[in-house]
Amino acid sequence: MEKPATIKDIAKRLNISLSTVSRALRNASDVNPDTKKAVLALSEELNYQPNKLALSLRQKQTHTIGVIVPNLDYVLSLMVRGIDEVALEAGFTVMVCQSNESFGREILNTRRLLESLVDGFIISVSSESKSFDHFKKIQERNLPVVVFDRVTPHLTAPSVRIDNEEGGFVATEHLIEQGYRRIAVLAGPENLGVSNSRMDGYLNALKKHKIKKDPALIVHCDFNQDYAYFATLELLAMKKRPDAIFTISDRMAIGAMLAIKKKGLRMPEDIGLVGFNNEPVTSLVTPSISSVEMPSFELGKAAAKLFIETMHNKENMDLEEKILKPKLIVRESSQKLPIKK
Amino acid sequence: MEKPATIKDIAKRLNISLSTVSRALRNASDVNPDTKKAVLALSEELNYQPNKLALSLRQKQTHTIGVIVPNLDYVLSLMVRGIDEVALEAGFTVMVCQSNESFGREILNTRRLLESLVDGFIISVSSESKSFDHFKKIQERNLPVVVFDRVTPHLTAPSVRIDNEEGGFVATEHLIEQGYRRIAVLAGPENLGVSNSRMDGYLNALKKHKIKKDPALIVHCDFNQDYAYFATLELLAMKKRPDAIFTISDRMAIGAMLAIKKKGLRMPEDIGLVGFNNEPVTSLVTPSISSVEMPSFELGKAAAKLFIETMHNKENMDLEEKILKPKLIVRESSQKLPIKK
DNA sequence: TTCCATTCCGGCAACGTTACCGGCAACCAT
DNA sequence: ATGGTTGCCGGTAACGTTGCCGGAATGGAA
Repeated sequence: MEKPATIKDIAKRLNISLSTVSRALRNASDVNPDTKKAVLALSEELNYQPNKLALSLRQKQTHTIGVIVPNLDYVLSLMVRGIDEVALEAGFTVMVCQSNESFGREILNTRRLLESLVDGFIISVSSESKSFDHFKKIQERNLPVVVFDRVTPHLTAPSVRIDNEEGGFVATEHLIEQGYRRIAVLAGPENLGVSNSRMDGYLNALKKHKIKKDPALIVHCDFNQDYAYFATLELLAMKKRPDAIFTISDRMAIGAMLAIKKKGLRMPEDIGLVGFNNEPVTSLVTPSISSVEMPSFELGKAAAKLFIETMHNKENMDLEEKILKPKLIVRESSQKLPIKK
Repeated sequence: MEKPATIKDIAKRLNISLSTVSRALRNASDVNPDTKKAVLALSEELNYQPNKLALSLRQKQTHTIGVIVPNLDYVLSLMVRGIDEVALEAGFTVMVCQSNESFGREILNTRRLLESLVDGFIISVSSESKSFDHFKKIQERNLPVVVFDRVTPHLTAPSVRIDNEEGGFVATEHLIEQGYRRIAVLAGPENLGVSNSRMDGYLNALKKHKIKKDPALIVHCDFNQDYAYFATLELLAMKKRPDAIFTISDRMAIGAMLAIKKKGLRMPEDIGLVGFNNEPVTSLVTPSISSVEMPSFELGKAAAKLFIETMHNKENMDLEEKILKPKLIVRESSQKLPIKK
């Protein structure tokens, strides 16, 4: 039981040729039922496993998908699980690389996965990436690429994401309906599409309700709790401070919450707060934080499905764009009015 | 730029043999400096990348490590990042599989990774696993295995973990020092080594401080917030209810916290609470929860390092057991006495 | 008997790479 | 001149697999 058995071993033991064994194991046809039975029996006995390397080399396919994600936080690890689920089902293996939100790391990951000869990529781009040439290299090799969650217009590829604009809209409109009027938004880096879309939703909601946009209330900062904390402190120090904050991630909402508490303000009475992602932590803190939920697991599954489709009809497929719907979960941090029955 | 260039292409263009090109690209020796220069120049121009598949097939090494983890929560995803870091540095690629705490899934993952011909495994076992034959199969193939975090005595392999007993001990002793006397422990499934070790530490602390162990205060339940919630409710309904709870994970501590709040009890005045893992959420909830921190990232790095060592001197290596130290982080949920200056 | 179709099988090449061996010069020392 | 050493190179096999082609044996039909 030292070395794994090969086709050659089976052929030798049965005194038949390699080709016959190969056919017996696969192509039922063109082989005598008896020999076939013998081969199958022996392969069972020797616990034969086809060597994937040889197979991949031969047919120039590794049945492996390269997945690049900026990190493995709650949302993304759920998405990865969704991808995994579907990919395994379809006979693919998944290689996950974290870019750690770093542009350089993302390039490195891409290169490594290309070297590993993956059959294609499923990507969520890092917040630091402003250039996308490294991804274009993938497409030059004619490998399928699907982007998910963090999509970017600079990369023409089929994509799966949620309707971020809608998410920003419902969050903001909810705040308006609760009576808030000076609503600030804590956005991410300016080049991050997701963040900008959510902000567009925010702007649309303001416009619909005839609230004038105030540039001072729009703050870009790093996708990160500490930055959000300090940004919020600054917002609260304004002469006419905002009476509500919409953050485009829960991590930032946490930072905002800490700053609000630090200032001694109460939620939802003095100030409203809505986050994005619906991470479990939002329901655990006091007050619990309203947040826009996205179907992460489903989104991952959809991405993998789209990848497999793309792979099968590479050429004649229009750039599909699959968009899932987010859903606002209202909690204490923004529920100012009594709940209507 | 369609098909990637191969050694053969270079050989043809330079009118030299495959062997020479191969040597030039690798074994500086035994090749004329001029030809070598020419080869390198051309390989640069053609953007030559050695085909890993062919290489792996040839030298029966994929330079890939299979990593199996029960999930990708905060702690484990940090560990995986540590593994990644070290592995990449050493020229290895990592394939991560989640068992989702399921025994069947773990077997499936093992099989798939074996089929992918990984060079070895780094494993944290699922909480459901009671049999370990599937891992033994790996060792029969003479592949190196390192277990980390969730180790088990039923699998003889080098391991990296924290000192769980010590973690349980310091957590419990801290509660005792704060004046708590009826200390309950919320443990995980009975077959889970990590949980049992932490419980041993709990028992040692009781013994040291001459507190009698009360079996009614030792509760096994699933590794999960909801189970912990209900288990805590039951504990609090006892005639002589506990005045402190030590949970062997933060997820369970959250469940316990919710139950305590539900009952209207105050922490730390009415009841003390200490968790394990020091997940970020522990510092965000109200009251913040004391927790035993473990050096997750370091632990991952150590696991990968140990793996690489094991791989290099397979035979004559004693079963190394690397143990890192945990550290108690005290927060509001257990800080009953005023802080001494 | 001859011819063709069918059934089954083996040989060869190829995927891209490297390890091993042998060979041919050129050089130096005897 | 002869023999040995050195520097450089090419050919071949091998890793495990499959696709293609050709061929032997068999059977049935003419």
